[in-house]
Amino acid sequence: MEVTNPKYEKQGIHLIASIFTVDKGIVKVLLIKRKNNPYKDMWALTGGALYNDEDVEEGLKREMYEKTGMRNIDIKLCDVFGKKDRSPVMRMVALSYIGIIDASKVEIVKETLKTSNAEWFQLTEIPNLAYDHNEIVEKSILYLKEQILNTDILKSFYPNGFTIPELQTICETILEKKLDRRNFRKKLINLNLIYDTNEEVNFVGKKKAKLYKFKKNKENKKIFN
Amino acid sequence: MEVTNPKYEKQGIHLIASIFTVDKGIVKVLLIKRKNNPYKDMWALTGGALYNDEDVEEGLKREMYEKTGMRNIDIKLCDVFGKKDRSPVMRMVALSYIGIIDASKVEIVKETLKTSNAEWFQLTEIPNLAYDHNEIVEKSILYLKEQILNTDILKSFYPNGFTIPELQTICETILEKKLDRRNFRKKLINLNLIYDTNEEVNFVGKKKAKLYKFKKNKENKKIFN
DNA sequence: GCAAAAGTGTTAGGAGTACACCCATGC
DNA sequence: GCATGGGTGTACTCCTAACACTTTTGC
Repeated sequence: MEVTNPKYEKQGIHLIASIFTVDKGIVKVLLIKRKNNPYKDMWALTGGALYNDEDVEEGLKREMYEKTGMRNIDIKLCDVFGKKDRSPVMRMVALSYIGIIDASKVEIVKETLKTSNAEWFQLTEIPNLAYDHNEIVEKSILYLKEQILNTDILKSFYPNGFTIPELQTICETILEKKLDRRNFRKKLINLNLIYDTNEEVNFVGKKKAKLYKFKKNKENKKIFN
Repeated sequence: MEVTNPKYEKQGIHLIASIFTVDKGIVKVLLIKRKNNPYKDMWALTGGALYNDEDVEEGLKREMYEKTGMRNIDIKLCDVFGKKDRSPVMRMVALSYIGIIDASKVEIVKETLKTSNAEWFQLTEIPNLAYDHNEIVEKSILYLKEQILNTDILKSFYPNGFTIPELQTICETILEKKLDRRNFRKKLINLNLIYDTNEEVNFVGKKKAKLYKFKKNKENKKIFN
């Protein structure tokens, strides 16, 4: 069966991810510099076009691996950007995702076939981006704030465990407000979301802190309102 | 600028909506019968392919109007279905949306250029559907339950106002559980989401009930946990 | 008058919030 | 020894959940 109706021809799908990190108390987003037209030499969000021969999920994994070197980032659908002229080349609909990773544990790939650079940008210093990526990243930041206290986003930040003060700092940075230490800890434990590994680690503080991990197969619960 | 890379060729976007209603205490979903191949004469969710010359938002409005005759349904992005072989014709990625309308106030268009019938189906009596629509509708039902107590979905159900017992019945039907009348009313009023129109109407009950409307421009608040 | 549904207020329990002190470590 | 940050318990407040009676109307 052939498609002959030109109404449906030449459409494509962009898979766009706003990958965030928290670095020394500052939220940053990963941007790459484009090597090719359109928008040659401009900064853009990570991502690219979906191939014909891969599932959307596969395409996301491929793009994430190519751009960050990480294989198991939990990313979450955020929105769809569907203005008909959002790409100058051909009709492209963008699926926008968000994720959060620990930048210090990842070697960001600086140059690829299609990118000449990759950097973490503070949210206040995001330059003019390719396509409608400024709009996409703005929405993603709002969505991140909405969703950060849902543990399924936080989980991929700490594959090897975390200390509670460390986790709290991430949340406070993203939400731009202080949380109560005692209540934060209590809530995580009461919700039965984490477990004590009986290890202790030195984080930034002066005193050793307990290492926790997220429990597996727990449904997505909101930590705070 | 021409696209020559065959990796990106011949992709399309399906806009699929699971439109729900509540009819005499029963949740139903709108299905249409396909007139054309593929899946000729099979039932399917409403929706269709995005045109090249329209925004996604425009395409959704067009499809909703063609299938229901309604112009201002609030629909909400639910998920993306991106398996590479989900359509036998060409590579199509489906954007799945949910919405809820009052079926008694709408004349469903039974036959169109592409559909030979349209009916409301109980959720327990959904037949084998075209494409992966069974999977899509299953996810949509879960999402509807999750989201129904967020007022922005409920709003479009009652463009002309509602009585509180009437609204409660809808919620109870969808959630498949009883809610307390006094607490339901209290919460809606305390959250400042609705206002008393000082009109009274006869709903199903024996006694007249007050007519309320949702306030405009109120942020999306969750009614209950 | 009686059955069915709408409207209203109070109370008890639990979750959320606010708050102060002790302990371990690095300098 | 002192400054910095980690760990813990308690009291108060507010939201939630549970619950009973009166009023209106159709039959």
